[in-house]
Amino acid sequence: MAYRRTADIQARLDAQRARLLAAAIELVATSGYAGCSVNAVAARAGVASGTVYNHFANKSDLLAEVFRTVVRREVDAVRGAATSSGSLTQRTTAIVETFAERALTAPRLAYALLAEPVDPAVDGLRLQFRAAFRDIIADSIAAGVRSAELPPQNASLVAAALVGAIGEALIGPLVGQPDPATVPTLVTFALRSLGASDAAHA
Amino acid sequence: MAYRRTADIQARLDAQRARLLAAAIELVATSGYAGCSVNAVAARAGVASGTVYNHFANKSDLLAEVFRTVVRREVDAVRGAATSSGSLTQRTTAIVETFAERALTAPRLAYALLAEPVDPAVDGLRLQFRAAFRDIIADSIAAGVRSAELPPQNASLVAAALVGAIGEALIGPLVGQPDPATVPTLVTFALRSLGASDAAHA
DNA sequence: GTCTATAGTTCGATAGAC
DNA sequence: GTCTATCGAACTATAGAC
Repeated sequence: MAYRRTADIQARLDAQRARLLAAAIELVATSGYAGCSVNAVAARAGVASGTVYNHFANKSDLLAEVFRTVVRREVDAVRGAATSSGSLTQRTTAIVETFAERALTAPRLAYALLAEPVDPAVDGLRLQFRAAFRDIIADSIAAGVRSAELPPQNASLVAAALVGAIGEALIGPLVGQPDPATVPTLVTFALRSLGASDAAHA
Repeated sequence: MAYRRTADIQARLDAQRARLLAAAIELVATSGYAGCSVNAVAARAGVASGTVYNHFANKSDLLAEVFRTVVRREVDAVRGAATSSGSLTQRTTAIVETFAERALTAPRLAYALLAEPVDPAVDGLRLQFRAAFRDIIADSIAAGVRSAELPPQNASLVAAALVGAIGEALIGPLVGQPDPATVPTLVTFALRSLGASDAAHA
């Protein structure tokens, strides 16, 4: 064979793919999916539009990769908060604060992840990533039930409710001017909803 | 003018449009958006597929009309529950039960409304209809705060959280085998989350 | 209803790597 | 010399304006 994909070439290809992905993420974070045209991504990454198709099958595939990449960060951050040591109240507070503060710090991007209408192929990923958050929170709730910090409850169902609650509540603040008390309100909401004994004083 | 749209003709057109809409709703309720192809809708309504485009600009437009029609029923039902007389606890219980029981009675349709990936044009309607539910619930919460049944809180933000919570929590039960305690669990969740004084005993 | 603009995708030509 | 990544213009489809 006359041409073989050497390690050097592969590294260059990988780097280019990463540049395209980073460019797409920046565009979504700035102006949502509407600003993330194939041409704009290519231009920002410094390549021709056709080159995008050497790395991604089509635009949906590119957007899906953007989505997965960004969501993975968020899931990891929330997992870190959920597995920190401390009481159920401390863990829950950390989870909600982590999720909400990160979203409010990058509101345009968070809106794209949580709610912005998008290609069904990408929309389907929302279901998966919400399930990931749910499972993390369900573990924390189950631990709280075992330690009697919480009354018995269906941890998975309640965790799904919490994920939906935080996500939906943030949509308004993400698109408009957020009430400065948004995060504390959500923490209180979460603690109360679980039946944590000290929720009323939060 | 050689052709005038008489009242008779108009009535026939309206009836045909209604039949198409009903057919589309039945198909979505049975097999989701995937089963709601233009051909299937036309066949079920007993017309040629081209006729569909006499009444709807395109498939997105048809689906949007399906969505609006079905959601309007649900919003009306929840509004009825929210404006019934009674305590904050009774109202909240009625709201959650109405929403959840109706969803669990027609699970495939509810899943299509709440979560199924779909054309962005239709997806955008989800934002609108969740805002409608939010406003209804926010009114109920605000009344509860005024009557001191609830502690002071941002009614709109908390209402959005509740809408998200119930919607997201239902997705699992809608696609799988629901825990029989799903609805009571969600009622308890809702009452606790608002800080209702008797939530712990629910 | 037609026309125009825009955006996703394709494809032949080119240049550079093996 | 052969192969492949890249380019960028052309194609196609769709949406919005007049």
